Amino acid sequence: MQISYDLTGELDRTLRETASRTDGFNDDFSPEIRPADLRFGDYQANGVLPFAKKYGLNPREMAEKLIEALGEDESMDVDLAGPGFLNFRFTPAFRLAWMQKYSSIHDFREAFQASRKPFRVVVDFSSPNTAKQMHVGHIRSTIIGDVIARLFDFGGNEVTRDNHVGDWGTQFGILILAIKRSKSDLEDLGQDSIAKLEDLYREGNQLIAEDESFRMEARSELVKLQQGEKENIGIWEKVNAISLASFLHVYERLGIRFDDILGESFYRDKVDAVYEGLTKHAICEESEGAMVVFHREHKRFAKQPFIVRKSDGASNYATTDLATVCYRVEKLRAEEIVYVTDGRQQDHFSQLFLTAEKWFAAEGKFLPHLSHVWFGTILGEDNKAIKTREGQPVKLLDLLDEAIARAKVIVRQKNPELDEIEMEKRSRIIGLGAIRYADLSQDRTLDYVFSWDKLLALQGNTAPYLQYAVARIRSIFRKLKMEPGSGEEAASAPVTESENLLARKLIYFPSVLEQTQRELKPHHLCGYLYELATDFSSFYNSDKVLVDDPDVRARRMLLCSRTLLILETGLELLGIETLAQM
RNA sequence: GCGGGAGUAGCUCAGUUGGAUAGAGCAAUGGUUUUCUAAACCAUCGGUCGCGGGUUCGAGUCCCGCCUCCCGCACCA
Repeated sequence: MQISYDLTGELDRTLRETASRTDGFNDDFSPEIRPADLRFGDYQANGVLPFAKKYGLNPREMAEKLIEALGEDESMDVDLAGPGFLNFRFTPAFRLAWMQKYSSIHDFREAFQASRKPFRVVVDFSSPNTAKQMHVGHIRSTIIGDVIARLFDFGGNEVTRDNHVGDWGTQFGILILAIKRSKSDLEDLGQDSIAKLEDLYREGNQLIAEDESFRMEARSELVKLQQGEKENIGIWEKVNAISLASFLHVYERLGIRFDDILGESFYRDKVDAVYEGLTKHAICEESEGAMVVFHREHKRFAKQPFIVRKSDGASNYATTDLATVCYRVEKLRAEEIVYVTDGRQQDHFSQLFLTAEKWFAAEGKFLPHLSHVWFGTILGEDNKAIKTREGQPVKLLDLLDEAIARAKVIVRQKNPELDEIEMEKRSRIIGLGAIRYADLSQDRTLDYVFSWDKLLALQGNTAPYLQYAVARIRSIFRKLKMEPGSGEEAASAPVTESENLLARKLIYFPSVLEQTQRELKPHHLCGYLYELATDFSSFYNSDKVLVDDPDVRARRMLLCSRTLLILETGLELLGIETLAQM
């Protein structure tokens, strides 16, 4: 068989081609290539069984015909097993050839991009509200969104990372009320100004909870702001400046960047076009004083309204989200928009997408592919979502600092002689890696209970385990006084069991990456990297690289440098840094 | 009530869309270091895949009916 980047795809093509010239098969036949259990081989084809069933044929006979038509192939062994499975096992020579062909991150990138057409995509993520500090609840959107943007980028797409900050919502009415009543000076809030703002916001919430007249007052402050009243605009601007500085501090720590930080306020002069458009095409209607969209054809949204203008005349996030779609189409020429938010907003996005579809269709405009990449809630120890208003939420910055501090205890324990700068660097990379990985290694649609132990566990399927594998490989090359990638020219095919297991695992990387990209679920990549690191650790333990025999040494060096390459490529996609020494 | 999600080993979770004898980590027990970093490796123990039906060569995965938990459902985002 031909050496191809993604061998799942290559086997699929090969079998389809073979079937097309084999009696009894037709276009209905789908090979259904899957990675196989180690006992059976590298890949298996399950497709003969359902095909034979459909046409009333004997599956084993059909499978035999297919094997015969495939003919002898030096690159793999093909077996018929069970009721009609085809098992494929690549030869060590073929594994060697694959490793030789794909030897750099450029090779992977190019091969990955060759199979797909690039597009312009906006990733909308993180999106904290101003006047509040970022807390644990923001970590998932921020990290998952960052990784999704990295995946798109790796795929050669034109990515815009947009932080759709909540700087125009109802919270401002409440906050302005509290600021005015307390006569706070926004120029002089002291050291932790963002925390002061948060306190004021909390006070405001208490006020409106206690007294209906305060609620009215807050609402009118918001309307004044939205109408451009000078004093309120001034307050609003200062609040946003303070908030943004505090966000940027967190992003810097996390190593996250944005192309745009266009808050909801950016669209405030664009919401009238939304009202006009929806009204003109009779997509919206008046209900209980508000302007809403019902989707008659939909079971639930026929009765559950999508409110695009509140009864007090103010816009809300439905309005700005619609205006945002327009902007991203017109100015960014987006072909795809991905929203990374909490799963509790599923209804909102379903309604948003339905409304946008109708509106754009009515206008005859191109609508990008819209998708909602949602994730579960982070829960407290009581199994309830961590609240923002009651109780003290864990500040994101504190969380990161504590992760680093905890990592430092272990780094110091392992390397007591290290100087402070190096100690700090390693602790940061290990601590932040652990935080990121804890979130990414679990299926994003699941809720999880927040706990320090979970986030900072350094054993099992964790970032430090992967970083440790990287450090060990680097250590081997350091001892050899050679760079990874060199000294492998004379490498021969894998021989020992653990060499072959490692090589076998390396070859799976492309199909895992493909699945991760297709489902936008980073945990697939995490699981794979963990398995790879595990196979490497077994190999490391049983097969020494620094041996006298030059043949053995060369072939093991090749395995080391490819493992390193894939681990680092994978971790880079996850936004996790690595170390030469741990 | 409608909709979304979850229920798999004592605990935390995978399970590539219907494949072969359901896998990891943690915890527990035992072993491995004059050998490239033991933050490691190897082994043992551990299962009525929530319950009951059904579909078929084959079901943790699909269809039906239940049970439990979390979340959303009119002007917060």
